[in-house]
Amino acid sequence: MEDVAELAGVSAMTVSRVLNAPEKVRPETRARVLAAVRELDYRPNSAARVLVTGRSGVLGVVCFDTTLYGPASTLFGIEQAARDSDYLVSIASLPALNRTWITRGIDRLRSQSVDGVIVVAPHESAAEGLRHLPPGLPAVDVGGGTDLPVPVAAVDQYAGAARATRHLLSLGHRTVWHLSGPPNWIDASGRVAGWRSVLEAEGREVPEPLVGDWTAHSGYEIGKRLAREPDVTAIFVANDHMAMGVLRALREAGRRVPEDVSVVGFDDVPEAAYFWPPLTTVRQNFGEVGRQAFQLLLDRIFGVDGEARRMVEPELVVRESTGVSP
Amino acid sequence: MEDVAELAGVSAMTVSRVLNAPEKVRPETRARVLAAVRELDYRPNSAARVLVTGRSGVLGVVCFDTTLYGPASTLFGIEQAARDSDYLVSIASLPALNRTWITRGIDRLRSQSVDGVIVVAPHESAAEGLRHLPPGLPAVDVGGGTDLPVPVAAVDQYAGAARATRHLLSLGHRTVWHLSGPPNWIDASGRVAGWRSVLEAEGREVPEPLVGDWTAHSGYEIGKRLAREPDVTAIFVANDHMAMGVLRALREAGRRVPEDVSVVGFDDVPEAAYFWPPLTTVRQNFGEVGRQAFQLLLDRIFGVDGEARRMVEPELVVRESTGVSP
DNA sequence: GGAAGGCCTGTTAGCGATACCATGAGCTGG
DNA sequence: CCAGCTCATGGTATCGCTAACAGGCCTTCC
Repeated sequence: MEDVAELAGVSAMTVSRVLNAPEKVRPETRARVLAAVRELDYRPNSAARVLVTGRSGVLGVVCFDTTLYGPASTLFGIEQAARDSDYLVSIASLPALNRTWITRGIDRLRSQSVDGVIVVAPHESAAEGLRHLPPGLPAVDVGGGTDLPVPVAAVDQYAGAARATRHLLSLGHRTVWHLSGPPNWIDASGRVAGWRSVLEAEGREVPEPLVGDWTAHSGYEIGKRLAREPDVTAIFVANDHMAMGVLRALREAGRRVPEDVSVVGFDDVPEAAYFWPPLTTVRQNFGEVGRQAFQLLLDRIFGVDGEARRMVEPELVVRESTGVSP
Repeated sequence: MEDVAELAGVSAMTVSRVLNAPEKVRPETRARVLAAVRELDYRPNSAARVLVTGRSGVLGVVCFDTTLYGPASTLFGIEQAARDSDYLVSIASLPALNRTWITRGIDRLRSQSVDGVIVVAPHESAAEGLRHLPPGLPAVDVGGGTDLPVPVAAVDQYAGAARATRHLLSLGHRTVWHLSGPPNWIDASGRVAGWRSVLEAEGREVPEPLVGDWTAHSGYEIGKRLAREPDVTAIFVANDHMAMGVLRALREAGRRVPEDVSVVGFDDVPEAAYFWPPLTTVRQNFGEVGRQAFQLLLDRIFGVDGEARRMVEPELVVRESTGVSP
């Protein structure tokens, strides 16, 4: 920086100002400084800046498994929004979902002076971790449960599940079975609740939900059990991958979809339209959730007390697994 | 830090030593310092440390679309390896794959004083970007092409494609058609080359490869064309998602898999075993690639001149799409 | 018994930037 | 014509840490 200052015939202070508050420098001087900056390919040292300002321009994301479609897409949305605002994203993935690891992940990020943290771990343990947040650290939760001490951005799982369930009932089914995600996952319980509420409101029988682990494998195994029950004519599956396993199990058991059984998934992964049959599902705009989470965090960082909860509406996408289309 | 030193009755220098080179401090003193650290919940300021040491403990990953299964899994592998070595990972995703954006992504990371950079952009433009790397910045490429000026970790696409092709020929097919990924993608061209080499070595006709864009949609559209050709009895598809589209197109055209047409994919996404029929495919261990890339980077950071290329062997996974299993 | 050497700890300086206050030039208005 | 203001710039201290050297004490060995 000293060199740039010398080359431009000004002081280091002026160089700093050109870079941080250009309007406070005479245009002519500014131009000279910028020329020197380019000439020397000068790049400010962020560590020094952090040291004195306390701002790093980096935000941290704590997440569990970024190979899953949902988290990966959310992360991507966060990253895009961050890039547009000149923030950098550091990630801390967790080997397991519990309070200890979440706290450790946050600490790891904090030790790098991140300006804020977004927690993408839609799991009950995240709530515990967030309750014991270091004070003064701006944080936002994605997908989170109720009563969190931080702002939340999420897809309205409850509404999505309700929509899916109503759709199935509207096709004339007596009731709707549910294959849920693992307990303790916020998304999973939200979908169970939405599904149950519709059945209860309509006075239908509420079958005991079956529990999978989000994988196609678990969908297949549980699907085989469901396929044996002639009563089962409509299944709401908590994600598309499990739904894929269910579809295969039904087919192998000789039960036709949608003629004998209707199936609805959740997520709308890009491949869902190419399942066999194409899957009716609930589309979640993960990218939007990520962007909203970033906005919330930005508000917190700058001390704006905006809304504490941003809900993204899911959308029912009807395909052939719940009715024969042309 | 001053406070910790005072509480422990030592100088700041000793506190620093306890944290960075514990063996140079008498155990008794060390214990006193550590107690003080805990008592005050002291956390070293990484910015200050970076400023003086030049090491940040952060590595950067430049990537394109982290919602795709491959890049997401690789990133995950890198992150896990980094965590085990107490590194943090910052990501810079690119809005487009070309030299300008790659350079910009690297610059963005560099401005945060990352210790090194891993580029996960298996695209020709990455090569250009890597050739104009700022000198002195340790860098590693994932999946990269030939003649790169940096170490490379990758799955041996050529070998994988060759294996898939030989497998199809071994089933008695006259030749094998290929649905490739987008040109300019290194993975795509490696798979084309492996496929072509086997056909040529066996003296088979080499059909013009068809070009998709990795999506199930493109697989479906191109699959419809292939389904109309009675000649086509064996298809090697460059990834599993496109293969899914192909399977659906074949089925809709009344061509049975594997009785009429055999299909092989690439990747072995977790759902591949639940496609209809279950997909024979080439498993890539993305996580391992990520770990290897991290190791290579670590070597570069510490000036170890190890191997410049780490190849991970892919594995053919035979399922029903190329033969009826029980 | 005293010089040499090893171990542990402390002192000083500086990493590269910005916050804060000071300064001087130029303008305005009574 | 000068007080009093604004505007552009500069000087200095400081953020929290560690590299490099310095020094005190205790051992070791002739």
